[in-house]
Formats: sequence, structure tokens, C-alpha cells
Amino acid sequence: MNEAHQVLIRNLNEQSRLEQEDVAEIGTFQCAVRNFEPNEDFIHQGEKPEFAALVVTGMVARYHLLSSGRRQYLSFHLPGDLPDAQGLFIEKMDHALCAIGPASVGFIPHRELLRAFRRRPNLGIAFWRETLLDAAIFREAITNNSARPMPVRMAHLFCELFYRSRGSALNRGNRCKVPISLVQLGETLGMGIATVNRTLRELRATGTVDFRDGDLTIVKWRDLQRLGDFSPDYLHMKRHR
Amino acid sequence: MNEAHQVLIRNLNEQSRLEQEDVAEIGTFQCAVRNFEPNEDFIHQGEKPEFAALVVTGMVARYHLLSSGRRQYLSFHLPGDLPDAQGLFIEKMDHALCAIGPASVGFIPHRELLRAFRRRPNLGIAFWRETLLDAAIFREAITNNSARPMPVRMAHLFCELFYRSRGSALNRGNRCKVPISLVQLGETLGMGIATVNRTLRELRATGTVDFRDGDLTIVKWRDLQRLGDFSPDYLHMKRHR
DNA sequence: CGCCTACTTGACTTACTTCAAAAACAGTGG
DNA sequence: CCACTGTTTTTGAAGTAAGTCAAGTAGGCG
Repeated sequence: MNEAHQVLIRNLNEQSRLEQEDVAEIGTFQCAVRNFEPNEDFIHQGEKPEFAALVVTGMVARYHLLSSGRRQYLSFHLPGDLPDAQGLFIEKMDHALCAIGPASVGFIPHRELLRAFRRRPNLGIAFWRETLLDAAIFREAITNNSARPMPVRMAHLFCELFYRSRGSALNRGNRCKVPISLVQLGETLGMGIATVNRTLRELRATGTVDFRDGDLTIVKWRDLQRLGDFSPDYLHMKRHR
Repeated sequence: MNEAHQVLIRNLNEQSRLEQEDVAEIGTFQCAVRNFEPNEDFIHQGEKPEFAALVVTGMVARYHLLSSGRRQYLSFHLPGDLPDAQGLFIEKMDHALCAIGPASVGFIPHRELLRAFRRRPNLGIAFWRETLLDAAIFREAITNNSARPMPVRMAHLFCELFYRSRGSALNRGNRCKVPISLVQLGETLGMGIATVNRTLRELRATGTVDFRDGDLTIVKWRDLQRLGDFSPDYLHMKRHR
């Protein structure tokens, strides 16, 4: 039982009710942890992974690589997340995973997980639920990037990132680490770098948020939520803080 | 064993390997089928459904309703699809479901499914896989609506719809039914109605597709795929035709 | 100090949205 | 069969927001 196991147990427990035997089962997982540099890829598009990645520290992202060379970020992941759980039952990766800022990632062999699901079906459901929450976040991203004006769109992303950080107690008061560059922010929200910058300035001017140097600061949470049309229902968090 | 069971079995079998016992188990499902008018909602945002919907005939869509009143379509579903399988483990619907064109939908009680998963874990995995494929389609939609220019975006959607229709043998040669209006097309792709119309005209002019009166006609499949930057990998279809 | 990367800003251009109006079409009832 | 209504599609014109391009600045690190 090391840090990787603990962080996984904590995360699953927030979404599902684990029994003692489930926790014990998780404790038996082989889990090799490796460290990655900022922007280092650790699962590539087209691969057929035999391990499931578990974020242990730092932040991790998934992205599509287009034929044009453009990148589209799909989601960001915090410690305890299993950003490629779908690899268990979908053979070929349709997207890649990379570290955002320095990150450490654990790798659990698929066969260990499958064996665990057989022994503890409840654990399988907990993992399933994780992948469903993932999908809910994707749905919200479709809507965010398709239907909301740029400033609202950016505010919404900030709300989501802060809300999830706080949900995992990774915030420090009204701040959290989001070590992404403006280019990456643009590649997440579907906007050019110049617009990212100007929109960011506009948001600062509202006095509700600030984002600089990889640090997200929430100044007025309620106002920012309203501005970003953010309602956290889709994150389906059980615990509120 | 009625049409609903058959269509479900056929669909699951395309993605997963069902054993005889799995098929038999599915045959025991209670499944009340109801008919819906075009644009009729049958699951609302915020609901806590106790049944899983199964598309039996026609087309079904999921959508978000924004506070501004705008609609964002998230995905379209064909016979055999389980468009709200996530409702099994996520309590509250974060989006709604409606019929696109006339459709008939079966409703299977969650407890039936959960019981079946206990008896046939393999069946649970088949359903899980369905939800993962769903998520892959969502990811692609994020990228499509965020990173691709309008004509490419529309061409990509047409490719996906045709490819999936063909995968379920719902095409007639190079045609398939897509009974959506231009407004809905715009609410899917994140573009205004005027742009939808003009983009459509532009695509027709390329001589690769035509879409009118709810009918999608593929004129030059290879060229359309190239134009739409479409590669069907993300649909993870086992069978190719 | 100089280099590299990330951010900032400005000017220009293109694209899309919005608004408005007309045309095509489907369904209804006379 | 045709006039009438409402809806969907088509088209035009105007305004604006966002992309692109290009240059400049600031910060981090050797």
C-alpha cells in the first residue's frame, strides 16, 4: 500500500461506496510509478496499452492530434483519476496522454484490474462509474466549446478546474495549480492564442478570476459561476465542501 | 424475445462477443416499447430514470439545454443503441433525450440489467463497452466542433452518421435517413442557421455529398472522408463492410 | 549577457453571426 | 382543388468577433 493506492482509494471513495474488501483488493494492485516532465507523452494515439494509468501527483491531459498537426485537448486529470480506464475494453487508443507540468503516474496491469473485478464486482462498478463521469465531462466540453461565447467558455473551464481541484482538496483557499500555457488553453477551448490572451484580460477586468503563471485564483466564486454559466451538477460529486 | 431484444443482441454482438447464455439472458429482459413523435422528449434533464432506454426504430438524440435557452445536441443514436446507459450508475440526468423523426424506444428496468450483470458478468462488460464507445464519440465531437473549419466539421458529421448507419445496415446503398432539420444541424455543429445553409451548399458543390429532406446521400465516399478529415478508428467497429 | 520560450499587443483580414425578408413546402380546412 | 397558416429553407446585406500575421516585451536559464 503506497501513495498510488491511497490516492486511488480516496478518489473512488468519493464517487462510490467501497467496502473493506474492495479497499483490501486495491491494496494488492501492482502499480509501477514513473515520473514525467512537463509535456511528456506517456501514452500515444494508436497504442494498445496493457496498463491503466493512474495519476498520482501533478496534472495529466488527454488530447487528439489532427492530421493538420493541430492539437485538441480533451480533458485534464487530477491525482486519483484514471485517465485511460477505457483502454480496458477498447483496444486502440484514439487519443494520447501527456503530463501537464511535472507529474507522476502509476501503471496498473489490465489483468490485475480484470481479476479484481471478478473477485469484487463492486469494484468494477466503481471503475465503470469513473468512466461515466468522464463522459459527462466530455459532454459538457462539447457544449462549452460549441455553444458558449469565448469569455463564458473560458470562465466555465476555470470553474470546472477549480471545483474539481477543491473536490480533491488540491486547492489552497481560493487558488489552485493549473500548469498550462496560453497556447494549451487555446487548444482546449478552440480559440487562437491572441484571443486567449485578450479574453483572459477581459476576465481579469471583471474581478472574478485571475490566471497567470500556471496559477488559477478565484476572486469571486459566485460571480464567476454565473459568468461562466457553470452549474456543477454534471460532475456528480457526492461530497460537497 | 421481440424486436427490441433482437436489435439489442445484434448491436452488442457487433462490439462484443456474446455467449449463448448472454443472449438467453437478454431474452428474459422486460422491455416496454413506446412510440414517439418527432422532437418528443422522453427523458428530461434532471430526472432520475429507473429504466434504460433502447432505441428500437428511428433515431434518437441527446442534448443539453443551456440557461440561455439554446440547445446543444450531443449525439445521435440508431437502433440497438442504449443512449442513457450511464443512467445505471449516475443518478441524475445531466442532459435530455428526444426522438429525431418518429422513433420507438424500449425501456428496460435498471434492476433487470443489474441482476443480469450479476449472473453474466460478461454482459456487464458488453454494456460497459457501449458506454466507452459513446465516450469516444463525444471526444471526437469536442475535436470536431473546436478544431475543424465549418465545411470540414459538417463533412465529418456526415461521415460519422453514414458510417454508423452502414455499420447497422440501415443504409440503402449510398443513402441513409438523417431526419434532422437545418436548425438542429446547427445546434449540433455549433453554427448559425445561415452558415449551415451556406456550408451545405458549399458541400453539395464539391460533388461529394448531398443532404436534403432528412436524407443523406454520399456521392463520393473517399473524397468526403478526406474532406471531412474522417478516420473511423474512433468508432472502434469490429466488423468492416 | 544572450538565448529561448511564453506572453502581449497592434493592424489587418476573413469568417461567421445577426437581422430581415422572401421563397418553398406541408398541413389544414373550406 | 385551392386559399391560408405555419414552418423550414434560402438568400442578401451589415456588423462584429475572432483568426492570422508580425513585431515587441518580459521572464527564466544557461
